[in-house]
Amino acid sequence: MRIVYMGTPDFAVPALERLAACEEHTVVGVFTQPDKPQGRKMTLTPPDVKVCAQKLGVPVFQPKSMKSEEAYNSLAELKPDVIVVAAYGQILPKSVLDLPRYGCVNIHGSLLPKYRGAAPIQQAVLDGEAVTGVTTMLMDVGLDTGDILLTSETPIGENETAGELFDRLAVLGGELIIETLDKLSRGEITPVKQDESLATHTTKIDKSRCPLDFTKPAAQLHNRIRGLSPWPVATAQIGGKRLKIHSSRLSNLSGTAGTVLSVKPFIIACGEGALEITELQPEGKKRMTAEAYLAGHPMNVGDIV
RNA sequence: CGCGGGAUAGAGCAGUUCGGUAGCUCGUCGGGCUCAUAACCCGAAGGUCGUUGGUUCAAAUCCGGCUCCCGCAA
Repeated sequence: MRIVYMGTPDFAVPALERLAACEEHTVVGVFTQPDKPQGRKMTLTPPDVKVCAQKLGVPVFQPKSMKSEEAYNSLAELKPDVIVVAAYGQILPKSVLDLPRYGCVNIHGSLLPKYRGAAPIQQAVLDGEAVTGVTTMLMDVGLDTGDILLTSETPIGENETAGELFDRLAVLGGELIIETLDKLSRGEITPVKQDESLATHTTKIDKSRCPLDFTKPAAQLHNRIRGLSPWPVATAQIGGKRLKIHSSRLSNLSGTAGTVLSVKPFIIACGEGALEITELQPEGKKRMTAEAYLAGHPMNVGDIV
């Protein structure tokens, strides 16, 4: 099949690589978001998918909007049999959805209809879900509401971060899209409508959920630390300073919320249970183990953070 | 020139205001104690103080240039 690929961040890279490596398919073009200023210096940075596409020697298109006539025309010229979309970051107009013979197939980082929207992977971790997965679906005009083609499940590890899960789901998505296209072209898939009564939505993660409150249950804080890693990262007030908390582990100790129960390992009592903080980062410093931090910022058992 | 913190032993920090023998906690190595230990005691190794130029009898410390790392904001 002639494939046009639309995607932007690192999540979309493995699937592109898999498709490009596939004998039966040809990636005839890649659409991705325009380069954006990033980082401290606000330097113009190309999206990960663009870098990958250039390495593969595939033509790259970066229209500001797919709704423009110009974008549509360059897309139509590529005569795609199917458009594969993974975390592209733009709403596709109906004209684009209707263009390819097989339609537009989206790779979504959850088991739809659960966790539609912008941040399915982080939200699944934030909610402490035990299982998630990836879904391929035929896109329609709604937000992640299209008919389901295939799904692939995977358990979420007890201490797994959203970032780690991201990487795994990106790979799973790459495998699933190959299988989906193969079966789709042979007519072996019957698209299934989503059960609207089970649908849930996710919104973009913002920094307002970063601060940790030690009066909350440890499990909830642990999920937040995992779900917000590697971005935007949970924060906590410890020893009068704001620290990023990169990783943690549940402890079976307990005590008055906010009390240091142990220094090695570093365990803080929460509203319910207690949390072992394993990696953190002071402002202006690199991330480090809690042990390293405490070597230079001594605390004692019984201290209130 | 968006705002700010930082670079000192393998790690994390102090020392810089007010120039004068390189310190702390931990780790590592050796020894001791112990039924035993990630516990405790004794000892040792390990640093051209990011780089470069200047001031000075003398610079981690004062002055100038440069490199790299990071937080905020976007």
